[in-house]
Order: sequence, then C-alpha cells, then structure tokens
Amino acid sequence: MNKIRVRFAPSPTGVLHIGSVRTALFNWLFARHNDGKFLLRIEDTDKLRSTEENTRSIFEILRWLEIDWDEEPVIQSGNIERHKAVAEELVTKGKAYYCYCSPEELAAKKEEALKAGKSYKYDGKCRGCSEKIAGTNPVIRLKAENEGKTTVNDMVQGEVTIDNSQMDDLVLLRSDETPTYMLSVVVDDHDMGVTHVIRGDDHLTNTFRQIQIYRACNWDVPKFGHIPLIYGPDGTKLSKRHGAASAQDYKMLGYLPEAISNYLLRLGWSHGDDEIITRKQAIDWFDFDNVGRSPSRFDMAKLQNLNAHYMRERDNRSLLDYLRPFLHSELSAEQERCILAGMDSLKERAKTILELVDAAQVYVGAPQTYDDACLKYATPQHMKLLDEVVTIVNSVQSLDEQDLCNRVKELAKDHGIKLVEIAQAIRGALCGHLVSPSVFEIMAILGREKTLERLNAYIRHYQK
RNA sequence: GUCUCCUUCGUCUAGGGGUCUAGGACACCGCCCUUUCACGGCGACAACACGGGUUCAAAUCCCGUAGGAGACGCCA
Repeated sequence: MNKIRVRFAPSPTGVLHIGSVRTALFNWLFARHNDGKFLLRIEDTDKLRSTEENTRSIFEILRWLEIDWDEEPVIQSGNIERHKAVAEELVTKGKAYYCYCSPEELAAKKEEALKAGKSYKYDGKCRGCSEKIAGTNPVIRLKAENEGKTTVNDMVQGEVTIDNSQMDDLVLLRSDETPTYMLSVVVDDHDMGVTHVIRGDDHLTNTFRQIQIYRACNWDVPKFGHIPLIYGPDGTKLSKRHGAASAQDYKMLGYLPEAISNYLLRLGWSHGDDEIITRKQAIDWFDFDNVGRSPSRFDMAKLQNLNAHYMRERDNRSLLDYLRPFLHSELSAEQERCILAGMDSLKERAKTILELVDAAQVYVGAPQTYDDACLKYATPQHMKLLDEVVTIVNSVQSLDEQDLCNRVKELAKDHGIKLVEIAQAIRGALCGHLVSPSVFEIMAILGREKTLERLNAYIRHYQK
C-alpha cells in the first residue's frame, strides 16, 4: 500500500498568508492522521519576487506553529533543467509543440475576442510545429485534449466536471526556456511522489490543466482537495487592508500559535460541537469529510476568545518568556518576580500577549501619568482616605492581600463609604488608570516600599 | 463575458428525509458574582437566500432564479 505523501508549496514572494497557513495545517494534519509524509517545496521560480528572507520566515513561522516537515525541503529552482527536459520530451512525443506566435500577436487576438464578447483561448495556430528553428525563441505549448469532458473527484468539492473544449494549449516552457508554474508543479509533485494535492480553492480550475499535463506525461494523477479561501469581514479575499493577513502579523499582534491553529482548524472544518481542540485531537479527528465547501470569513473576535483561553491555559513562566520580546527593555529580577507573582490575575484579563504586556506594566514601574478618569477618585476626601491607607501600609507587619483587604474594608466602613471609593483611588495611585487586578494583590506583590512611593506620589500630584 | 464553485443566526458551524417549535461556539444585550476590569454562572436576541418540483413528510433530494467567490498570463 502506498503511503500518503502531501506537500505544502508556498512561493517565497512574501510572508505567509493566513490562508496559506491553514492550507499547510490541513496538509499536515492529513499526513499525521494517516501516518503519511508532509513535504515542503519552495516555489521560487519567480526570481524577481522571491527572496531568501521570505523563505527563512516561512520556515520560521511553520516551526513556530509546530508544523514540522519530513524531508529536506525541495527548492523548485533547482529542478528547472528537469522541467525543461520534460517539456521537450513532450514535444518529441507529439504531446506538445513549439509556438512562434509573438506576445503582441496574441494580445491582439485576445483583445479582439474580448471585444466580440467571447472568451479568449489560444487558437492553436502553431500546433504543427514540432521543430525548433535555430535562432528563434519559441515557447512550448501543451497540445490539450479538447474533446469530451474531464471529471475530478475532489476530496472537498466532490465531483467537478469541465468540458474539455474549455481547455487551452497552455504554455509549458517560456521563450527564455524557464518552465511555467503549471509544468513545474506537475513535474515536482510527480517526482516527489505526492499522492494528495491539498491546496486553496483558487487552484480548482488549474487542476484540469494540470491533469492534462499528467496525462500527456503518462503519469498517475494524484487526488485533489481544494479548500475554500478565507475572506475578510467584508467577504472579499483577506488582505493586508483588513488589518492583518499574514501569520507574522498575528504573531506580532500577540497571538499564540496554538490559538491560531485551533482557530484556523475550525474555520472550514468541524467535529460536532467541539471548539477547543488539542493538537492530538486534531490529528485523531481530522478528515476531509468534515471540511466545508463554502468560503469563510475571518473573525478576529473569535480568534481573540480562543487566544484568551490558551493564554489562561499556559503556565506563567512560559507566558513571561513570551512577553519578553514585546517589552521595551530587559526585566530586572525584581520585575520578573512581581510579574510572575501576579501572572494568574494578569493573564485572566488579557486576550492577547500585547494586552498582557500592557497589564504587566504595573509591575514594571510606577505610573508616569494618570488617566483623566483618576480625577474622579482624587478629591480631597480621597486624599484623606489614601493618607489612612498609607498609615495602614506602614503599620502592618507584612503586606498580605487578604489582610490589607480586610483593613481597608474596615476603613471604608468607619467612614461610611463604599469600598470602591478607596479601592479605585488606590488603583489610580498604583497603576495610573482604573483597570487592573485586585489592588490588594498588587500592593502585596509590590511590597511596602513601592506601594508607599506610589501612594505618596499620587497624593502629592493631586494635592497641588 | 465564459467556465467552475459556494449559499443555515452578525460570524464560525451542527444537521446528511421524519427525533428541527433547527443545536453549539464567538460577538452583542440583560442578570448574578464583585474593590475596577476580567473570569465564572444564568438568561435573552438571532438563521435554513428565493421560486418551483419529488415525497405521506424536505434545512436535508432535483430543477430554476438571485447573490457571492474563484479561474480564464510566457504570475505563482
């Protein structure tokens, strides 16, 4: 029995689109589920737009998402001679031919066809040319079958049939003797022993062209699975202008890889009512029967929700390591101690690492400014209360969250006011704004010295 | 324009002829918890695109219509 072999074949002409990441994930899950191989191929034949840096970032982001590959990645540009040889062989076998039509000539015909309201298709003028005339630069075109119909049994889309009269004599080899994408994919997929081609929906119609190449070469045609594209909230293809479209973008926005994976998996695939799905479950459950055929829209709010979930699930130490690169400076041992101590409460309030970074500022340093909202808790009466809080902080033996809470509650009671009045004033002093974990927890973590500094600074600031 | 695909709550989806007065999740709204914000708990709102068939019975099958998307390169 032949083992399943799938591949992910990005072109390094930019960063990885989030839709490509999903394609990679589906390929990977399919391979792992079936105990097959997941291969990588870098389609760098567009030399002008492909860069080393993009290739590196693709590897990096896949590793980050824990999508590992099984064999040495294939670099497509290394196979150009092979592609060329295949094209020439097809000419000798009478399956392809040299075409001497100039681009201008073709453009004119195309325009004419368009004007007449007809769809353009190469007219096959050079179909008889099996010889290469010395000193010329013809392209090689495939002699497409245009009788009958071709049906693909797609793993996602089901049976798709096209009339072969639609088929075009596509270019296999350009006039500069470089292979076209159509030729390269087919040859490489064949040479790599790819059994299942899983890719974006946008390739569905290309599939029929590629099948023709497989047939001309007399090669086994792999199975195909075309997964629907991901759209933005407005229903058009997700792109940069929707805010973030690449995996890198989401990484920088502070999303965890496991959240992105989980979200992408559920976008277009389902397993009953399950929403939170571990890697292991994903591998166990993944199959193409449950991949939807309709395109889906990217929903940032749901991603955030999942991210919040996975942040709460992460242990505090790993979260601390995670937020380091987002910080402006190195953390001191003391700052680390505080953040770690307060992490349980911090992570519960953050949906992204970026938000966690903001929330952690309480433990990085004293507030530089105070939000206007603090004004509400900066009246002379509040200052008097804070003076008493200072007294409490000075008088207790050590700062304990529960103990502080009890004492301040007592204080509120004595003054006949609600706890919130004092708590918010303290919060303003500690954080510079009015949203944070428990102020008593913060005081206990910060310790007496820093707590007093911040309380006094606040009092001084508003007493002027 | 031609070809191909798609169409269940705002969004992601469950559903594969009767168990659907259509289930879950996110978002939104309300309540509870509460020192703020979150978390958590409870609840509300909310969908089978439309029109024809087939059938005792259709969200589920068939055919149209409309809308959306993708492909039509010597880009990948």
